[in-house]
Amino acid sequence: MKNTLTIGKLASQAGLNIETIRYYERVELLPVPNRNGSGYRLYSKDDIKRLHFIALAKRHGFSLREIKDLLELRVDPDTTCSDVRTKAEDKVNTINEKIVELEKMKKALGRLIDNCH
Amino acid sequence: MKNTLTIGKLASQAGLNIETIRYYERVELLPVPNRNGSGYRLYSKDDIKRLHFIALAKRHGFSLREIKDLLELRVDPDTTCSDVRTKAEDKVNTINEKIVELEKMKKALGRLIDNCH
DNA sequence: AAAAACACTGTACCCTACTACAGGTTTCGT
DNA sequence: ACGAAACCTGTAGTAGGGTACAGTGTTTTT
Repeated sequence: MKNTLTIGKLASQAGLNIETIRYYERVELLPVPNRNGSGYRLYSKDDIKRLHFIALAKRHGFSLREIKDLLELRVDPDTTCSDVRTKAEDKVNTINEKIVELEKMKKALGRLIDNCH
Repeated sequence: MKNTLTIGKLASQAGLNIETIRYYERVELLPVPNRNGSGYRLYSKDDIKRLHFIALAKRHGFSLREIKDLLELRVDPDTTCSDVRTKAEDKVNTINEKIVELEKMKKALGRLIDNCH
């Protein structure tokens, strides 16, 4: 839990622009970070993981809004356990649908390859 | 191959805005359509399929630019058969990576569900 | 102790992917 | 035959997701 990373370190470890991180904070994808005595943001390893997750979800066409929802499954103290379960299962279904669709695309591309005698 | 659909019909069959279809034409995602005597665009069933494919790929985070590349695999007369094969196999690999990543997300969500005793 | 590197806030700009007119023509329904 | 509905071109505006300064303060390096 020790917050040791400055924004520049976090940015380079996550492969992102510094401005992007501040932007994610503005749109509440990242929690407001602690600050040191002179106002510098301080981040932890957890934030790196969070940014990796965001990148992962983005690559699959989730919008930042949806990613926010996914992330809030983990932390929102107002949701009961069964709420979490329901929502998570819902997301798993979405993901399963995506997988089915990707298999379809694969098949379409496969046909393309085969038609090339 | 008979082109019988007006833009409005095509739009409603593909679940898109008319303007979007004209936009796709401008950015060359759709081939320039035939016109009837008074300048109306005329489309075929193939165009519906094409639009469905575009929607599919979009849902998986492909940009219009990438989708254009995918579609050009099918038609570009300058590419040899082995070019097509290479490119298509490349795309299949991309898709396989996506599937692996989605499985990871599923696992992450699964852990979430399990942790909720 | 001074330069270079890094951080801060705030505002403005950029690209992608649409979406919405305005002003005019063609076709369809009754 | 005539009004509504669908089409045309061209231009402008919007939302989402960043990215780039400008002007200023704080560490780090030499």
